[in-house]
Amino acid sequence: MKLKSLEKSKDVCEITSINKEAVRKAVEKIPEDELLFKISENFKVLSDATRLKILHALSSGELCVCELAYLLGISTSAISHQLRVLRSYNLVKFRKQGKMVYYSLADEHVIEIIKNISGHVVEK
Amino acid sequence: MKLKSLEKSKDVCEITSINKEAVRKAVEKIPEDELLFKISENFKVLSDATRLKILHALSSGELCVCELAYLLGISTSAISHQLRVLRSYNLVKFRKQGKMVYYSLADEHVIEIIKNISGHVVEK
DNA sequence: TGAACATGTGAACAGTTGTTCAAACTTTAT
DNA sequence: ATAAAGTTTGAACAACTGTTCACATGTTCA
Repeated sequence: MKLKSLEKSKDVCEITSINKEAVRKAVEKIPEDELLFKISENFKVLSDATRLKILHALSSGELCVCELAYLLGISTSAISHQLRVLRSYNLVKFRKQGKMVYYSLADEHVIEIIKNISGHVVEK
Repeated sequence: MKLKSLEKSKDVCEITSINKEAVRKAVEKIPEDELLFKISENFKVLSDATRLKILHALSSGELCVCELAYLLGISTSAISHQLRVLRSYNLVKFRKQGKMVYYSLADEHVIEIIKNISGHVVEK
């Protein structure tokens, strides 16, 4: 069965079924675009398995790029790219010692967040 | 300056700079692949601005697809696709009433996680 | 100084993701 | 039965993401 194309199906919907008061309350709960964008970006950073592995590994103490590459079985280039991302979102910090660069967690907070999601996954 | 191609630069690295004990401790901290994959998937779901808006909106109480589309200024089709994703990760639940479908948060836990990240973003 | 090591970076490629569009249900009212 | 409203779905397309490859940079040590 075909559906006739409606010029403005949304307007019809607005008139009939929208609970204005509920919508007003809901709108209040939504953060402003800039904050929302930053939140989504931070979750995006945490949504990659390689980066999660790096963060977990660093939760045991600082490690150099070389060690991370070795223990994760990934090229140093790939690790470096990911560390760059983690750095730009203030999730890791680093210190140089000669030609080695040691990375560590910027903040224990992050591991807490990961544990929280982990809880949600498990309890499901 | 060109760099001669090395057959196994990683092996060289292993021998010279890897702190075996540090690596052993780090490996222990990394969750098994299956859990890690699930965690990353859940973060991925939370890394989209539209889905975050939906979750925040629902934190004020249940809303139908039509209301969500109206208050977010997005097509009902787009909302429906996103709700399907949120459903499949147990982030929202729904109840049908006639032709309307009302969605609500599956679990207050999720909003807590979002607030946590929000804290990290702001404090930076 | 130059060779080797540790790390960083840009370009390119394949794979993934979100939106749109058209069409299908499903339920309600006439 | 028919039509309209609310919601869902599949296909297609553009945009984005992670990895790889080749190369560049910086540091140490002989």
